[in-house]
Amino acid sequence: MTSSPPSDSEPAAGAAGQASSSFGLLARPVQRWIWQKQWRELRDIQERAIPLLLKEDADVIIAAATAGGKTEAAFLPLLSRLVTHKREGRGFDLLYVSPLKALINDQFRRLDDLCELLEVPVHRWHGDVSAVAKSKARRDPAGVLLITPESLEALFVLRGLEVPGLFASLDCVVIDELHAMLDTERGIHLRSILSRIEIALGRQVRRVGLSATLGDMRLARTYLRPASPDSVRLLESKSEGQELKIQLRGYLVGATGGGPEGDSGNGETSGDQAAPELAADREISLHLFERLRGLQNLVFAGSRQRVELYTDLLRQLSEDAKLPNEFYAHHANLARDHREFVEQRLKGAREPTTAVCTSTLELGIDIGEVESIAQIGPPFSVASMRQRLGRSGRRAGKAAIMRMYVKERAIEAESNPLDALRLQLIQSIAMVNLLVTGWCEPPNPQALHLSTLVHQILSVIAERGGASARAVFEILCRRGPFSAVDPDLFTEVLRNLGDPDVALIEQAPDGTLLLGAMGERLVEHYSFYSVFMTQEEYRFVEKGHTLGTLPVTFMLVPDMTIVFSGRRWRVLVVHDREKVIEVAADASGTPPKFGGDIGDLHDRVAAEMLEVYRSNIVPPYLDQKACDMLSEGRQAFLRLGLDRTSVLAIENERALVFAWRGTIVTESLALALVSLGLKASPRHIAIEVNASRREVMEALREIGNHLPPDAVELAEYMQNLLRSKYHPYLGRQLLALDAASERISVEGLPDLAKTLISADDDKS
DNA sequence: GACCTGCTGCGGGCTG
Repeated sequence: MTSSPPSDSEPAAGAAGQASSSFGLLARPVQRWIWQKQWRELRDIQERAIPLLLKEDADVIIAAATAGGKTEAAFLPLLSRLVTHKREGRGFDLLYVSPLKALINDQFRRLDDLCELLEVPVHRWHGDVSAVAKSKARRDPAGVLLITPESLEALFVLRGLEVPGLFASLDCVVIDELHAMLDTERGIHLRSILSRIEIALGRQVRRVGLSATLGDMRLARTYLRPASPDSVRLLESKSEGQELKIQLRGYLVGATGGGPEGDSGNGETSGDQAAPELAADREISLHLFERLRGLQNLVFAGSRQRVELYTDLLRQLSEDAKLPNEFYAHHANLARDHREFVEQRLKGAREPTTAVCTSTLELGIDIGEVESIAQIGPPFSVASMRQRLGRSGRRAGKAAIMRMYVKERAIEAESNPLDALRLQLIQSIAMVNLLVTGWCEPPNPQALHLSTLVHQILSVIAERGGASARAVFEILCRRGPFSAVDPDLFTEVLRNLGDPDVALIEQAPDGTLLLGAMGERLVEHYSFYSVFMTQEEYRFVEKGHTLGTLPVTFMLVPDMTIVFSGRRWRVLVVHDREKVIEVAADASGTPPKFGGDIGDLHDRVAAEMLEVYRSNIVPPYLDQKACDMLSEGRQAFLRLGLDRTSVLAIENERALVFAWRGTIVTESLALALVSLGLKASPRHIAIEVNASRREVMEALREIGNHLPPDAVELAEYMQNLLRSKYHPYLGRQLLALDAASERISVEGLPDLAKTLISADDDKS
């Protein structure tokens, strides 16, 4: 712990050097920097990464928790290499790609002083960086470039001819948050761009992926280097067997006399139907208020609307108790300055702060460590639950604390069986069971990603000012990430884009593909650089200050009252053309709806739910009400006969089919029933069918006795085939093919149908 | 009945 002043001649005398052979491998100025930082030792992951990155040339994945020292594990050896073996010529030496601008800013601050010491320039490049800084970096490319996938895309489209020169001396690409990119549209986009850089340079460039430790890492290897995943070296930080404290509390909606003291009479009015729900929300808020106050915490509320609702309830409780407010909303529609204010309060840890948030605070942004996590309703996935939990109890000897709050409806005579089954509670327990075993959802790499393919076709044509169909196929499909697209399918996509009504591309007399009139328009607008879909929004403004945004689908009229950014507002004016809403403070309000998609439940979670019903184990972390609900759910399971049958007759000549499978298989089975002429809609792990039990059994027998149905034909029955940004330019057949590849699973359907009817067949 | 992410060039007005 004692330290002598830094010295040019003896950098290795620092404490980190004493027990570490890896430290000795680093370049001397890098050692000096570590010494100046007074690090007492290198982290395990850094010890292991240094020799691997310095002495070998393999691609590497470095997996560790947020704030686990991954960035330094990559950059200390990579920069050491850079200062000792400087490549000849101009160009960026290291490329760091991050999906978040905030992360680029964080990394820039962390690398800045080290790189200054090494005399290596570092450049930030994203949408908030000035054009001056970018053109400076472009004129004299060298050192480290920190950039987003979209800004790289813009470089290809606007300066395609400069790309080979800009990256001529590139030694390595570092990809941050690799786990968040695996099978997403944005992940495929990035893979395509990295592959195009290598094609432009005519050589392979080493890749280093930084990832959270989540489940099976094999797919991460395939993502990082699709052509040779086995050659990718994996470094995982050893988990420390950290203690986990969980509590799960149950709340009944519509229970008579259940609330703390009924309506607390603070002037809020709400619809009659919402009143019982609000009583349960008040009870939950009161518990959060009592347990979380005075510390740093995160409350994951599940949706932006519920973030606003709970922040408002918690702020009221603070006001009623005459205490300063310490509960703040944090979600994607809130203005950046407000979000940064909340992040700073959490990180500073000087004033107690609880952020009521969505998955915005699940990502890599550094907010320090929090005391506890609260989760309202079941989380969307086990992977997400694990990431959230990782925000708490990071220091050695401290437990990670998670409080879960589950609401279920009071059961009445005509209750839907799905309410009686207590699905929310059972799902929460199933997810905790899986979390404890270390499992989490793997990515699904089956999708064709035709929307992103359309985007990249336009991008390659723009980059080269025209290209042959053969060259585009070679770049994107044979050598790029669209390897599941064969020449025939590729030709069909080109034919769709070249349709005169679509006009994205056209063909010159010599066969060269060029941008069509519509293609030109798309590529020229800056909105082209991202591949994911976004909705149009209004700006929410008070006295000239933007508080955030609201989707235009939310109907707004003057005098309406709204809860937003945790406070209450009245709408003054709506400017439809400018997409601006002016508001003033008000005493009442209700949270707005933001819209959104449905989440996908994995097969394994549904299977674990069935196990929870069949078991007698009562988890020790349930409170009394949750225990009662668990027992009610298990009783309903037996009363309905779900241990013996999978198809229930319910009122009005309808039936419920319990498939106990994840969203994709359940939806596929529902579509198979629809294709047989029935009206069927997925309901969580079940399917509701407008037909008698006998008709449903007959349909299942039909499915069970045949080969699997055609996935593309099933996709034709889907409600909405336009799910991605460039889907509107494709015809119905290609859309069905794309949907079939991503959201339909048919192979197991006959066996599943047989299983569902088998118990009943045994009896007859 | 869910969440999140990203973006360029240029012209107009103002300051030093």
